[in-house]
Amino acid sequence: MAGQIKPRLRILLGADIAMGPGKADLLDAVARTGSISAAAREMDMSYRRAWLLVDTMNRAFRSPLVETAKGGAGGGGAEVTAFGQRVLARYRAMELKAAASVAAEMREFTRLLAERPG
Amino acid sequence: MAGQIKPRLRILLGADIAMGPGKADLLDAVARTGSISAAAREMDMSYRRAWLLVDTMNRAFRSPLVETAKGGAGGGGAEVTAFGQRVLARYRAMELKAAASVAAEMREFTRLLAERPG
DNA sequence: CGCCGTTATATCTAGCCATGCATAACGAAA
DNA sequence: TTTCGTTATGCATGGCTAGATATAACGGCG
Repeated sequence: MAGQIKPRLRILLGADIAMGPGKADLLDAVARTGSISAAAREMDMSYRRAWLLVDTMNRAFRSPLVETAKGGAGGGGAEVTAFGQRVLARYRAMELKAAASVAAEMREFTRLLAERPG
Repeated sequence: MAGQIKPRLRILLGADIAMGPGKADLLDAVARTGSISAAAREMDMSYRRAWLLVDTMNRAFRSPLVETAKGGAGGGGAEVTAFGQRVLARYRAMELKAAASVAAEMREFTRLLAERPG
């Protein structure tokens, strides 16, 4: 199956990777769930890791992508800022554009891979 | 300095990454030096690591990208096969094409990053 | 025939990173 | 005021990976 072979394209920004596929997915999950911990559970990663990723993003950009609140109803939560939404949207657009631009070559390339990964 | 911030684009093929920026560079070094160990030295990595990477590539593709010889003059050596050269050339082309397609957005993006990485 | 540098591979060790655990602060709601 | 789930952060253990080390085979060449 060539289905399992997933040619992936990663756009990495900044020295310690301000944005990448993983962080983009996390941002999505935070936006959807409204909290870092829920996003972490959903993505099956430790809260610590999720928080660290969010922190890296917040510090890497000019302005925070995620704003958090302690206490209150539900114990608090997190939301993706308008700026964060713009960043995410732009990143997704870049991903699509880049992927589309090399789609043909990508298919060609997978043809050169061995049948069985093992 | 925005110079240090290097937005990089990685094209990853296959489950355990049949080809990526690092492997492409290694392939280049092997072609240039004529041996895995010399390439490893040049890239400042352990011979083991270099050999492992080459082995992964060779097994991931339909046909080996690198052919090796034991013993003989100079103790042996390694050379990038014609197939390997084609794969490398295609990969580089893809890199360039993808990078060019999002160059404008990439610049735009770096403008959103914080001045200081720390 | 010994020398040499390389390929190829096994094994051991050290260091690092992630995970998990613990804890404190927080604030709305019951 | 107690409860609750979350943010935020420190700490320690463990697992995994990278590197170092060792060794054998190889074969042209002096």
